[in-house]
Amino acid sequence: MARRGSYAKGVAKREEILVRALEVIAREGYGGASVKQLAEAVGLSQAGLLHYFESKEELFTEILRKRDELDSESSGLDEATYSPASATVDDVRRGYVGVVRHNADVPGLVQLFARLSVDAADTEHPAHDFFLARNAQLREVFAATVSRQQAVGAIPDTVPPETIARIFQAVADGMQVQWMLEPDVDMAATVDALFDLLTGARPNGGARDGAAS
Amino acid sequence: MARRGSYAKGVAKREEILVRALEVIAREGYGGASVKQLAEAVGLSQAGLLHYFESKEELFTEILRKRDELDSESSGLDEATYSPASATVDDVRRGYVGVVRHNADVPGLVQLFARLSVDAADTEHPAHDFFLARNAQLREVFAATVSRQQAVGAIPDTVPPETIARIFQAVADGMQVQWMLEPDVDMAATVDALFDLLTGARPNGGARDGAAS
DNA sequence: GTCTATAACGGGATAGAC
DNA sequence: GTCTATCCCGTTATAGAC
Repeated sequence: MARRGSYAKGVAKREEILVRALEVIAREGYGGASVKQLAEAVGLSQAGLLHYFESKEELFTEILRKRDELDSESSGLDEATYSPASATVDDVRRGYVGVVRHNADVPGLVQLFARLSVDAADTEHPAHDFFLARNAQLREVFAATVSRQQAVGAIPDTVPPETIARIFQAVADGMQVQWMLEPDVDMAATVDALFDLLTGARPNGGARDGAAS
Repeated sequence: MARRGSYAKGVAKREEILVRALEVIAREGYGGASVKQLAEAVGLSQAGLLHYFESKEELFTEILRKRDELDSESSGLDEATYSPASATVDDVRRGYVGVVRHNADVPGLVQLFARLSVDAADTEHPAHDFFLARNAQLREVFAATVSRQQAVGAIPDTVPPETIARIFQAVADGMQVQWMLEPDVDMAATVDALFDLLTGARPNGGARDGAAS
C-alpha cells in the first residue's frame, strides 16, 4: 500500500498520534477539547497536529476509528473469528457485557463517542459514514447469533433478530448517557439485566454484578 | 407569585419566547444553532433575546423545560393523574410508545435534547440538574407501574423495576441517536418490540406498527 | 516535519443609545 | 425593553520561517 518511505513514515506518525490521543483522552477525559488542547497533550503544536489531519472533525473521527481498531485487536477477535456459529447466548452476553464494563474505565472516550454520535447525525460530518458502518456491523453479528439462538429456542422469536439487535445497541448507547450524568450507575449490570429479560433466566452459573440502580 | 406588573410582563414575554423557540426548532430543526440564529428566528436581536436569559446554556435548558411543560399539559396528565394504580402494562405501553412516536415529528427538538444530554454531563452545566430530576421522575412513575404489574404476574420479576425503568429510558434515548443517524428507523416500533420482550406476548388486540428495522 | 505567527471567522456577552 | 455597536475571546485553518 505505502510505496514511498516518507509517506509510510507519515502514516506511522499519524498512527502514533492517534494512539497517544486515545491514551490522553481515556485518562484525562474529553471536555469538548479543542485541537490545541489535544495537540499539547500529545506533544505537538496545534498546527503540527493538524498537519496530519484534514480538520478537527476528521481528527476526532479517526481517533474513534483507531479505538475500535485497538479494541478488536486486544480482544483478540476479528470479524473472522468473532461470533462463530457455535456461540451461545451466554457467550454473546459475556462479550457484550464485558465491552460495556470496559467502557466505564475510559470516561473520556465515552464522552467523545457520545458527542460525535450526535454531531454525526449531519450527513456531511466525517463521522457519519463511520457510525453507519460501525453500527450496522455490530448489529449484524449480534443479530446473527440471536437468530441462531431463536432457532434453537433459547430466545423467544416474537421479535425479529434485527430489532433485538437495535434494542441492545440502544441500551448500550443510552446507558452511556445515563452513566455520564450519574457515574454511579452500573452500565454493565443493567445490560446484563436486559439479557435476563431476553432469556427469561439467569446465565448458567454466571456470577452476577451488583444492583443496577 | 408575580407581584409587580413589570415583572409579570417580563415573565410572560419569556414564556412567549420559549414557545416561539420551540415552534421554530421543531419545524426548522436545530443544527447547533447560535443564539443569534435563534434570536432572529424568534423575531429579536441577539442582545434582545439574551436580555431574558443568563446565558446561552440557560436559554436552551429552559427551552427543553418548556417543552416538557407543554407536553405534559397537552397530554392532559400531570403527576397527580398520571400512572394511576389501575394502570395496566398496555396503558403504560400505549403512553410510552406514543411519546416516542411523537418525537419523530419534532426532529429539531430531539437533536437539541440529545446534544444537551451529553453537554449536561458536566455538573456545572445549567441542564445538569434538570436532566437528573427529569430522568428520575420519568423512571419513577414507570417503575411504579412495573412493580405493580410484577406483583400481579403480568411482568417477570427477575429484574427489579428500577432496572427495567433504566432499560426503557436507555432504549428511548438510544433509539433517538439511531434515528438521527438513520431517519428511516422506526423508533416507536422498536420500543414497542421491547414491550413484547418484557411481557413475552403481544398487546391485547393492539394494532402493530411496521417492522422496526 | 514542525514550529511560530497570523489570518479569518464566529461566537457570546456587554455598553449604551433610544 | 429592545436595538445597534462593539468588545473580547477562542476557535480552526493556513502561510511561511526554520
